[in-house]
Amino acid sequence: MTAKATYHHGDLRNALVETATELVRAGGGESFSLRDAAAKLGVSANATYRHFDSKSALLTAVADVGAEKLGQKMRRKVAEAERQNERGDATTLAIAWFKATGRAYVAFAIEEPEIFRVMYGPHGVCQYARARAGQPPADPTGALILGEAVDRLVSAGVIGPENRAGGDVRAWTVFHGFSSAVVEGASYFPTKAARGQALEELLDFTLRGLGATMLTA
Amino acid sequence: MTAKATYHHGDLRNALVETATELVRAGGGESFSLRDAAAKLGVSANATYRHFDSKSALLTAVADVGAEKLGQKMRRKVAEAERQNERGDATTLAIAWFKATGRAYVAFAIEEPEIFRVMYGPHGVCQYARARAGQPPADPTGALILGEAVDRLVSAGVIGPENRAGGDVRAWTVFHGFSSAVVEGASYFPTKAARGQALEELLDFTLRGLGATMLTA
DNA sequence: TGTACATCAGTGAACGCGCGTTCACTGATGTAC
DNA sequence: TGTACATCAGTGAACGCGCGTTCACTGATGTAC
Repeated sequence: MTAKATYHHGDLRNALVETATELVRAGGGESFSLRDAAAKLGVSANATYRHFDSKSALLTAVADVGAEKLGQKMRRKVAEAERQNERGDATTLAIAWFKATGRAYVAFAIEEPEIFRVMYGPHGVCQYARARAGQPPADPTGALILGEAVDRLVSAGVIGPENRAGGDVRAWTVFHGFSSAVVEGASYFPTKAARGQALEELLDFTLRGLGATMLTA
Repeated sequence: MTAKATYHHGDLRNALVETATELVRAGGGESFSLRDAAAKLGVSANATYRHFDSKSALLTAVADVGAEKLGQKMRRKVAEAERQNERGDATTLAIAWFKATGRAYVAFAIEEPEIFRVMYGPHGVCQYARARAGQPPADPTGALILGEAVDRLVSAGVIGPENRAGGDVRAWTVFHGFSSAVVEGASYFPTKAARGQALEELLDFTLRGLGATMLTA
């Protein structure tokens, strides 16, 4: 249907990743099956092996795409925050930047809980996280942008340079903890507004923890 | 073998929970099977249904025991901290209390990663977290003791009373985030010492976030 | 431009497994008289 | 104390399913001459 329709099916590889993503989104990574994905595309189950070594490899691809989307979302939200604070001083802008990364991370987890789970999934279902164990936490792009956000806090004078080291990892820990709690159902908020307020308070808490004396943005 | 050996097997219910815990510990909740547990006890697979409605119910029991152990560990570590700071002033003691809860939580996750996963596990494997969604985060006892720890920070003057509300939940978010990252392999530390230091810095970060000006303990 | 050939994305059926769960049952235990 | 009966924790075999993966294959596409 789309542009590149060569061969028998066309772009089966990408179609598989897309369909797998949908299936995971709908039913979770636990119950996802290769056969379902193939059937949904009207293709024999076997055809998947032309593009992926195993079910696990396909799920890894799903996780990879998820990580990329998370990174994109963070970058988009940061750009948005920058636009909204065009006239602000460096302090305001740095804080807005930082908070935008946190809001984006949590928003992604809430919008895509099952994908989020696969991204940091238990072994056996997805070794994605493990394969990347030697790398900085979260997705590479996300980690980079968080590091940049903390850099900005320093250069704007919101936090002292002595608090820079490890600051991004600590902030990530907070964002990830909140996201996990919401996704796992371990944290409960009666309304979306309550959850949103908890997040805002958590962002202030995080800034304070990083050594900031100003919190407004 | 133990005291209460009545009926055919004796205490099959508890034996099942124990064995299931071992199997989960060894292989994870994903690959755990009823049949394995039964076989390991030399009992027919069917016999489990005399004590549990389903595999899921057994896993829930495993998660419950895990939550209890986590609570115990936190209480034990806090008592230990109290003993070690007998001569300290209220401030020192309150901070020691608080940090002990965090260290205990993380230590449990590191010692029992698979049990920890089942406790906050994905749907389908264990609905434990979901069943308790209406309750405070983490296990009830753990949540209570964390609340108490924050209360002490307030009454010792380490943090202002205006920072009490939600403080325990935010602290839990940090502890849980760190634990999850380690368990999931999303956070990587080359040595145990490095991880320990990261945790200590994270505890100071958390106290600062809660509004504390003193951090030593 | 047409033909012969190599490539490779797909098919369809089957393998083989382990699983949770159900069935009809058995035999040990506890209890009433 | 002994016997008849109810209870219920266990057995063993089977059901039925869905799964990942493998096999030998087919037929469409791309390429060399």
